[in-house]
Amino acid sequence: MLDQRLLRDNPELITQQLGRRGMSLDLMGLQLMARQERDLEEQRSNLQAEGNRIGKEVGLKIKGGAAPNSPEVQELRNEGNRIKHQVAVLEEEEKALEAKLREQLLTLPNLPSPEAPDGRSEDDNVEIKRWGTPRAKEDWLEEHWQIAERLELFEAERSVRIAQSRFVTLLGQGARLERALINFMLDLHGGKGYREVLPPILVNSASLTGSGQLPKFAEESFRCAEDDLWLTPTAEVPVTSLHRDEVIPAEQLPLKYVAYTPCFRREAGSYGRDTRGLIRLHQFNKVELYWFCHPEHSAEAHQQITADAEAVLEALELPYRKIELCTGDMGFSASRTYDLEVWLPGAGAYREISSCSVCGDFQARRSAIRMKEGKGTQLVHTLNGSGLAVGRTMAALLENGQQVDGSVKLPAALVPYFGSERIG
RNA sequence: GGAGAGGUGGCCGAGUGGUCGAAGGCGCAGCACUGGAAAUGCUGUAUAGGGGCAACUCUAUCGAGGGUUCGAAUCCCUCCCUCUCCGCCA
Repeated sequence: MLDQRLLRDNPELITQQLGRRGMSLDLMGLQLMARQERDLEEQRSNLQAEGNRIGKEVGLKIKGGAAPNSPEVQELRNEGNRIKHQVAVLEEEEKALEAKLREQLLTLPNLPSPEAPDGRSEDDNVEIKRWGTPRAKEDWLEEHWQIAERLELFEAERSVRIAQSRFVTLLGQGARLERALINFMLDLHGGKGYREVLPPILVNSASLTGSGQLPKFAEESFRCAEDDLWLTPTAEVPVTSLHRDEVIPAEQLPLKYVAYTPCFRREAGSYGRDTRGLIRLHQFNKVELYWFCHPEHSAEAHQQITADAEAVLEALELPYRKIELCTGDMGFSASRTYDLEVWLPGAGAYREISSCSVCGDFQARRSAIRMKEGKGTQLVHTLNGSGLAVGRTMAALLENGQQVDGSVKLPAALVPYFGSERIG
């Protein structure tokens, strides 16, 4: 959420910065609302101060011997009642205005960082670097779902029977590889100071609002009809809420978490895209990195969290490229984002496998996560990065490791986890 | 799901209508004492919003919301949560 003070004092800045995302906004109405709200608050609290003064005076008079129903006390009571009614009116107005304002503010995305490159769509994203040598295209190379079907690593058709399309059942060595990857990633990050966390994957509306998924993207998540609970679309949601409404001592920062969770997404509007295989599913596994950090250190933290995600790809010997998202392609809560795209030789393309964002104080304000340093508090900064999407990592391993004999060779780092250097 | 108990500041805990944002203790910070430390003493130590260059000041908050009252942590109503026992259960 954006700062209300910024809205009151400098809405032009917001309009201009959100313009970089391709939005054109007129915030004059909202600014007026925010100013009215503050005026109401001032009037109301002045009245309340007067009411408090009268209340004390009545108490003193009665204690001093005045009869509770004497004219002078009665007059004060009447005055007190008058004020009470005025306050009630103002308060109602103020609350309504505040709710309306908040509702509107919650739908505005984060301001992009000044560093983020301007652009309208993914075509304007900026490639930062490439790592590894992409395997050359050869005719016999298969796509990951072809390999997985041939080696019976997953079951697509029968998963429709269990759930519906875009669900997959991993079997045998496929299931084992998924598990090996999760453990490998958790261990790798755990060894670098990340604290492992296994959170609830049903989350309430407040949690989804706190990280930015609600109210605007309700149609992207699965909801449990009878409860105020949703299936989490990413571990970012429960981990943000792990510290919701908290004040964290500055010396404890940064707090670095690594969380493995299944993730659930409706993938509304992606009909027909990536319908085969492990790329786009309603349920997938992800190992997520998450930082709560001091606002002054978030820029370097962003470099670090991205490097930590890259380290997984490098350990798995998977060629990738790092791109920076332009303002038009960035997510709702992000102020700056690097995507990591892994090379899929079967498909002959780079595909997103990690997204590493710094959100500034955007989520912290929604979730009321502050830090205390000396006197007073300030909002922390939050960062998140996939480290990595597990299903897509499996797809990449299958395509990059496929051999002429039909088997798949796994990178050395994974052998202790998988128990074999080869599938098939 | 049924029955009971309870929710007060970072923690413990007092407070049943008035000057209570709240005794006392613990913890923490500063100062004094000390060669240094411990012990001791003094001082300070919640959050949010508004005003002020600042010192400071106003408002709200004792689980949440509503009500009674000139005045509510305290009385009334509703809800939420936690704990214990029973039931169910991996």
